Amino acid sequence: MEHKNLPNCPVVTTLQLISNKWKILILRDLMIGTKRFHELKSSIQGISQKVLTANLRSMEEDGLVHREVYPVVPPKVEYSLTLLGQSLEPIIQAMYIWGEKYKKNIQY
Amino acid sequence: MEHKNLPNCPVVTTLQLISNKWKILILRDLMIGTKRFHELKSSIQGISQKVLTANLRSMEEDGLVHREVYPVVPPKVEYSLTLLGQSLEPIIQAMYIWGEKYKKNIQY
DNA sequence: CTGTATCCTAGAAGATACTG
DNA sequence: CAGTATCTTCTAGGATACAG
Repeated sequence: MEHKNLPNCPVVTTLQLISNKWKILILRDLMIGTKRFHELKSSIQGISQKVLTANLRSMEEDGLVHREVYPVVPPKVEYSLTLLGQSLEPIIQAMYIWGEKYKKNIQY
Repeated sequence: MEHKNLPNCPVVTTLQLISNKWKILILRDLMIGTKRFHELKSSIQGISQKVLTANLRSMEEDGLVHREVYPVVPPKVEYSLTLLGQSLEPIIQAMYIWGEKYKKNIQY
C-alpha cells in the first residue's frame, strides 16, 4: 500500500491498513504464531493463492507482517507478525468476543 | 445481507456483518448519536448517496441500525443504532485507539 | 430531503497454467 | 513449496437523472 496522507479520524487510519477481510483473517491466524504459506492457505477458508500472496505482500509493505525465506529446496517461507502487527491484537480480540456473543444470542 | 450459516470462527461471524469500511464508518458516526441521512453523507468522506443507502439498508436488515421515518415534507429520516449495533462499540473503540497510537508513533 | 433507477467502469478476485 | 503470469469474471462503486 502506498503511503497516504494520514486522515483526521483514527478509525480511518486503521481502516487504511486493515479494511479487508482477508487481512483480518491473516492477522487472526498469525496472532497464534508463525505460519507457512500453505498453512495460511489451508486455514483461511476460500482464499486463493493469488489473493493470499497479494495481501501478504501488502501487509509486509505496511510493516504488519514479516516474511522469512529459508534458502532450501523445496522452498520454505514463514510468515509472522511484526510488533506493529501484534499491536492489532485488541481489534481482532474485540471481533472475536463480539462474534461469540452474537452466536450465543441468536435465535434459531 | 442474506442469512448465512454461522461459521466456526467468531471473527468470521463478525466479518460477515462488518467486513466493509463504509459500515465501520457508519457505525463510528452513529455511536455518537442519531443522525439524518445527509449528516451521515457529509461526515463520511467520499461516500456516494447510492452506496450510503445500500449500506444503511443492509445494516438495517442485519439488525444493526434503526431507521425512523417522519411523515413530513420535506422528508426527514433519522438513523440510529440498535442495541446490537451499539454492542459493536468495543471494536470501533479498539480501532480508534490503535489509529491514534499509530499516528503518534509514525516517523515523518 | 431522501431517496430510486440506470448505466458504466475500475479494480478485486477466480481459474488455470507454469516455474525456480 | 511457494510462488508468478495470464486471462476471465464479477461486483462494488461512480455518475447521472429523476421522483415522492
